[in-house]
Amino acid sequence: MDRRQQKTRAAIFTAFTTLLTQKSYSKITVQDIIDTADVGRTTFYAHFETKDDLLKALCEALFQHIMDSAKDCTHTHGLYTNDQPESIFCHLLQHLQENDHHILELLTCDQSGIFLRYFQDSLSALIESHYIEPSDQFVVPRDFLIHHISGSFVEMVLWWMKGHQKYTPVELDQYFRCVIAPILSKLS
Amino acid sequence: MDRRQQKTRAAIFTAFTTLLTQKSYSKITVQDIIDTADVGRTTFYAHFETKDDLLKALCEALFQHIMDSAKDCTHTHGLYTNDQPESIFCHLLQHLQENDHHILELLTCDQSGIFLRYFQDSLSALIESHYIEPSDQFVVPRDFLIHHISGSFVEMVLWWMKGHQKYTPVELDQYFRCVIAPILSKLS
DNA sequence: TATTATACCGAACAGTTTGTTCTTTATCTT
DNA sequence: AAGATAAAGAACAAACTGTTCGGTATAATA
Repeated sequence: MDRRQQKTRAAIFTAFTTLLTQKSYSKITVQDIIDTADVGRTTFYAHFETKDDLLKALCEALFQHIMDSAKDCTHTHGLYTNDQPESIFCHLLQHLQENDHHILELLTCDQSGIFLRYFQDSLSALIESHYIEPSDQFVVPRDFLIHHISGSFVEMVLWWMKGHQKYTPVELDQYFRCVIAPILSKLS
Repeated sequence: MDRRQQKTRAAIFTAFTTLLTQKSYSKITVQDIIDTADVGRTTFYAHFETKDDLLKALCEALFQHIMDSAKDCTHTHGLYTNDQPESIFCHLLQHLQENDHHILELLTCDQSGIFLRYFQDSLSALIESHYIEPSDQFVVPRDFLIHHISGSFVEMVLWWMKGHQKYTPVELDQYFRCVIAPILSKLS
């Protein structure tokens, strides 16, 4: 890919994430992005059709990164093991806490909905790719179960953020185990 | 309150919800609302400062209505009883399914985040107001527990909607019991 | 009923933002 | 070195925003 394209693309992404930490998505204008990225108006529209398009591209890049990292984790040890303190959820939480790509800011911004959906869809796909056997006592549809796990995890992260990370990733992981484990026969 | 004020306020609310079923929140302009409601430009700004302000007012009106209905339900029977098939959650689901105020459309619109937060906050307050004793085996903080219940319920509703209400409120309620009950000592 | 207050309307406005078109300049590829 | 591609800059019409003003209809009050 052309070096020039990469540069401008990176400049726009950086400008956008920087702006997102300063003001809410809805208040950020294309003009702001152009000014911050120091990029020509024409150039921006050559890369992205709209502001929403940019947001989408950013989401895809970010969560692909996050989930790839999580997948690496599942190669070495299973999706969730009790003896091993570092579950995939704990790993995700720690990865998020590092906040190297300002994901946490994005998750709590006013337009967080878009990011949350991406986050959850990625997570659902990850959980889906591993077989989860529901506990015999609790008969719920498979899709319901997967969504419940990914959904409550995403919700938990959001709540964690809003409370300014009052708990550590390890603590949170433990709590999450408590509320999820009883449903699954493999854990508990 | 002045009859004229009520009329215009109602006209604006109606126009707004109508538009929300047609296009996404971010694409709706104040101009659209003015045209649809057939209201003077000045009049709109006399009632609401911005479009966001209108959205907020609508949320407050809607969820107050929903939660009042839920509270009535808890007066007669407890928050959650096993013998009584109609739990408060089931009641909420049925109420939502009626969709008399187009809440379901709002929950799945592109700006659903705002509505979801209102929904969850109201629900958290409702759950908070009733004492929930966590099961002895599972030691999780009270705030975590309350958030987990309200959060996963809201998530479930959203998922339910996106799947075009594949399950009935009674079925969903049953599934929700399955995944929530083990955590609570009072139920199960 | 007459008066006063209030809500609404319509037009016009300045300021922004958006997305496009054009020409010129810089940079990459071969 | 030559052709292709990307970016910059200026200028543009169209749309939206939020406000101001003067005039009109409707409510409350005396």
